[in-house]
Amino acid sequence: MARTNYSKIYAAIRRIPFGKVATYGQIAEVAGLSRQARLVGYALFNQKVDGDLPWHRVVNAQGAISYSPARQKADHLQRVLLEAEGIVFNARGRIDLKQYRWQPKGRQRKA
DNA sequence: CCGTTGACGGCGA
DNA sequence: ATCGCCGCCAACG
Repeated sequence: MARTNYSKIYAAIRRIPFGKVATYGQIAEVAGLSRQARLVGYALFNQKVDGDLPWHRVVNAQGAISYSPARQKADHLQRVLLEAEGIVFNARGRIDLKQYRWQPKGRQRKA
């Protein structure tokens, strides 16, 4: 067990349903890392074995894609993948979290 | 072992 | 609403 909590992070990301997105803070919260959204990003940076890992469904709290020098060109790829799931981007490159944000169990906001 | 950086978030001005 | 600073933990040099 003394493994990193990254396993939980990956597990949380895998829980994101199709056509929905989650913020780093959300993933961190679900993974039990409440305020450590940075760890989530770092975990994804370590992420080499994707496949079942929908990393593209992870965006920042602003509803926008987090750019990084480590990804440079892959940033656009994320947008493409999200659009392929039916998610629409604004002119600002942001999405409507109210509509696409994934709500973990117990997190459902009242209708 | 110490200092700095980093796929972020929240609060203040 | 935008810009900037601090904080949290882990990894890197």
